[in-house]
Amino acid sequence: HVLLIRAAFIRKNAAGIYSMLPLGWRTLRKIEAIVRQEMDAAGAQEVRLPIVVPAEPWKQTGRWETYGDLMFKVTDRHGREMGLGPTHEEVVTPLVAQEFGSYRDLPVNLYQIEWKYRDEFRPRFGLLRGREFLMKDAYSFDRDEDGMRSSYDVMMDAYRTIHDRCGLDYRVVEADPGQIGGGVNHEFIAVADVGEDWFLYCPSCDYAADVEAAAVVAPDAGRSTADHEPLTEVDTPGASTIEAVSQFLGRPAEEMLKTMLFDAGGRTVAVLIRGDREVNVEKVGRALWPVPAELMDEQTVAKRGYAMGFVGPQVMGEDVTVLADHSVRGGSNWVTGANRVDAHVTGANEGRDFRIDRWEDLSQAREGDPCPNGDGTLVQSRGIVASHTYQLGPRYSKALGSTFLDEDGSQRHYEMGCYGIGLTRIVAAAAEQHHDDAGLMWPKAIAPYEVVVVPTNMDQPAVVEAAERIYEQLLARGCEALLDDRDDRAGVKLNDADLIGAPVQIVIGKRGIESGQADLKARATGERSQAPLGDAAGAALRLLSAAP
RNA sequence: CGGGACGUAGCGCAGCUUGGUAGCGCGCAGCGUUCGGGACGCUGAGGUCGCGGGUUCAAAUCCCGCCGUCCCGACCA
Repeated sequence: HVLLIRAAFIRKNAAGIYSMLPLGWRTLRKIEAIVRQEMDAAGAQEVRLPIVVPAEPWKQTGRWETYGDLMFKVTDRHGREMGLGPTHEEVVTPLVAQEFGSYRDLPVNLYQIEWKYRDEFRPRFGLLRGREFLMKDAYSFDRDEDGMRSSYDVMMDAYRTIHDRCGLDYRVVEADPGQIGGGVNHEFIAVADVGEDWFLYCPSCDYAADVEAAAVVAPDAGRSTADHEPLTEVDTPGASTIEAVSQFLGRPAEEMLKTMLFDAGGRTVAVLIRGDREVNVEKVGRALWPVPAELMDEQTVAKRGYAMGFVGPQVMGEDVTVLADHSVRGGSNWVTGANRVDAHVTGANEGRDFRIDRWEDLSQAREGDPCPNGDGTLVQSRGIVASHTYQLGPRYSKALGSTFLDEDGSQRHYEMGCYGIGLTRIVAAAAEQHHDDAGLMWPKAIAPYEVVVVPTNMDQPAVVEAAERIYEQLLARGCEALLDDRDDRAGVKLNDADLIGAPVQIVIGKRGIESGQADLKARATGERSQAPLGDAAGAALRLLSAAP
């Protein structure tokens, strides 16, 4: 981000809102061209949907509320509510229903490359999380689930090609569907230490998943014993956290049973998990779907008659649903809350002291967990989510009442998929992955210029003429070249060439004119070479084709 | 939304404690020297001190309000 500003690719206008300067715009346009080519090749058709959209369809799908303040909302002069599009399921679905009303028209895949607006509560790191960002969004419409899955696979292939062509080091991970909803979905995460998203991957197979979505299979079975101790209450003054109780009683966190209370549409849900584990609230939400689940705050806990920090499962009546994470399986003689402030119990046992209604995977995955696919051990890494694909099914077509006429004369809801690529994020991710202390090192496919020609002695006509000649030769051969004809001294221009990061530099100076040689440098490797002035353009192009 | 900090020239900052004629570096313009890895000298231009109100003979400085920006947090019983 710092380099993108220093190298004059972008300038900030407001929090999370940026102007694209000539260099940044060129890079963005090149990414756009790659995306457009691959989408077209995959059979998608480009459209342009409005940015300013009426509120009604958003209210129909419920997202006017669930998106909440994340959506920029405006009111027009007639008092009509509008929004700035953060994504376009609500716009494209009714449009498709209008235009493609027959099963004979399907499948259809429409995409656009357009600016998106999300009023992020905390914009960060420049282009990484902006409030205005360029996104390619595609929407597939199929007759049935098989069709949707095959449209999805076509998009996944196109996405791999796009991310490869942009020179990103990335992983395809199973992800959490978040606000958009739906089932199967994948993120394309560019590996980067500054990334906001953590993911886990298996070194011995191709499993990779977002930390929020990663499955946790049978995390260490716990310690089972047939020898059930009596249920005994002990005072634990002030010890309301697992850590504090563990310390107070001198028992490891693995022997604690953590009980968390959720509200699911008015009903109390108790979630049990082993003390050394964290609950993944997204998983709880999925387990209780479609009832919306929310972690109770302290007031709600108190209102329902429990003591925050000292909750145990012993007193849960029939009106409470008790979910248990697999980490609780096989455990016995638990230490858990006594349902009284400043007290816990020891020797709590399933069956005798409490019941469990359902077993679920509710645990937050972490490094060191076993791979769900085999015998590997998961490793954690972080990155930037460049793209996200979803199999939506009929979720939006149902909410919006969008149907087509099937062969048998019935009205059916479209099986949808949606596919997003953050183009501005790809700029940020590529800059993050390809730079050194001196500046940026763009992969040639998305570099603002492929070759920079630097005459170092602007007071020498022979130098300037040679540089211009080589520059013209490059242009004539279809190369995107930049001539640095500023009157600045050599050091400034060479450093700037490094900073903006074109893959190949040609340096022409007084000494070179005398010896008939041009100096070339490959930015990524730093490798320098020489070529006769007459062949400098050709040599640069050969260097370029060898560059990453 | 909660906590913290900041807002003075295009950029980065000092000055504010203890009120009294607006300062530094970089950049910019002119002249000269220098010039193949961020040169140097001299001269010069450039500021409603975020906005509004208050205290005072006098406010960048003290007080109140607002706006903007950045950082941390916003799920762990």
